[in-house]
Amino acid sequence: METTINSSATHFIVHSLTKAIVEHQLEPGAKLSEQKLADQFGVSRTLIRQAFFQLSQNRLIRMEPARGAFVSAPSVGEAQQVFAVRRMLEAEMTRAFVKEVTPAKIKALRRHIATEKLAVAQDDVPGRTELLGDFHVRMAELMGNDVLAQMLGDLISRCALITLMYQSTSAAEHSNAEHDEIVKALAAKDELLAVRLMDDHLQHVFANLSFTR
Amino acid sequence: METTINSSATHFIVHSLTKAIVEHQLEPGAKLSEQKLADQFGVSRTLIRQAFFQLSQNRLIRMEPARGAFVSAPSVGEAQQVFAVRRMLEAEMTRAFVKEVTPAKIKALRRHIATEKLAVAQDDVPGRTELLGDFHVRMAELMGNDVLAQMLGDLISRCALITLMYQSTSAAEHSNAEHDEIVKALAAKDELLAVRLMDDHLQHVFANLSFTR
DNA sequence: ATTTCCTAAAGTGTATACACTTTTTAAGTT
DNA sequence: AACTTAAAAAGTGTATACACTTTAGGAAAT
Repeated sequence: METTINSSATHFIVHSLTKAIVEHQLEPGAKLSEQKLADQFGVSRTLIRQAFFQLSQNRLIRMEPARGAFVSAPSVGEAQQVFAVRRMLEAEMTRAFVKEVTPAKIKALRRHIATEKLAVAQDDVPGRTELLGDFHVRMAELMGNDVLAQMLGDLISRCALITLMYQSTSAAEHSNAEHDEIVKALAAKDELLAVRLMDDHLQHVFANLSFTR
Repeated sequence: METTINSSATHFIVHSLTKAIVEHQLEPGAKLSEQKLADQFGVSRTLIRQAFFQLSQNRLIRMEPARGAFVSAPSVGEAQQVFAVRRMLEAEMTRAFVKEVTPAKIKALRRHIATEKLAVAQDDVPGRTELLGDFHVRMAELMGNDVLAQMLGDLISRCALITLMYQSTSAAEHSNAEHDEIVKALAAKDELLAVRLMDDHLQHVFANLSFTR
């Protein structure tokens, strides 16, 4: 994926923190102390701050003036909005994918789904979360649209945070199976079915969240 | 629009630079000197750098290690991708808009279009560029989806840069008229027509670019 | 005149210093 | 014991300092 390399030290920190947040090693709402992280990464606060500014733009953290940075705790409303955008974007992405589907692309997706299945079977929670999200990014990448891939990547990071916050029961197997069905429809070039399955899939993921807290 | 306030000094700089880039006061490819900008804004390089990191994530500038920051000069391929994503996102946005259209929302859009018309008539180039882009963001805002609005805002900033880079003839009036038609279709709750008009509109804007350099 | 190499200037990358704000702690008051 | 208030501690916001890299300029060599 095309990436702007900002002096990779900062990039590395952004990546590490993103992973930590998305994998729930850092709880939503948790305070991120600049000095602590600086010590941990063995750098000065300067670089931590640069990372913070990037993460805050992704909405993975929020910065409160003079108070510090906190891991985002997306509200129910925000969760709805993020999923609404994903549904919009991915419905059309699926439509476009069907129009330029090739055996190689299908093969790549199937390979990915196999990896997912493995992670699900092994109960590798962080691994499967990442892989289940990556399926969608992989589709974008296979279409050769880096802009789409990056955008979707950001959205899916937010979704991962949301999912881990509001998850009631893990529907990982279900998601894996749905991915499989989607790919079948893609392979069959059945646009309407593929789009419907994708939309259903995203709605299922959303419906599986419990907002009752 | 919901916004994360990062110590508004930086925010102000980001905003100013975004405007300058989108309005073509800074040419694509131009080098952005940290010290010069620091002097200009009356702050230290620290804040300029923070702004740079944010802008580089928007892809409005790119940072080359040890060489500095440059105003992005999107390639033809990138331009295509950005427009492809817009078409995906906005097709579905239009579809969703129709489903929850109200007289108030139509009124707001019509008001916006009137403002556009004025800017077009007065040949206010930066103003009309901004307003023509804002029409799309306004739609997102009226749907109450801040996530969508922000995302679209970023995409449209990139589009503004692209448009100004590759613009052959200004089709501002044409765009204004198309916005008008779209709103008519929205008001009539004609989903299919509205979506088609939106898609056509975006294709027209794209087709109007000249990539022959 | 063109190329190569070297040095000086300019510019970026990171750390540190310091002012200012928020938070914490603790003493004093009711 | 609960509530204020005051001072100290911790933390953020910005500027500056310094190391290192790139760029620019010019002298020497071809």
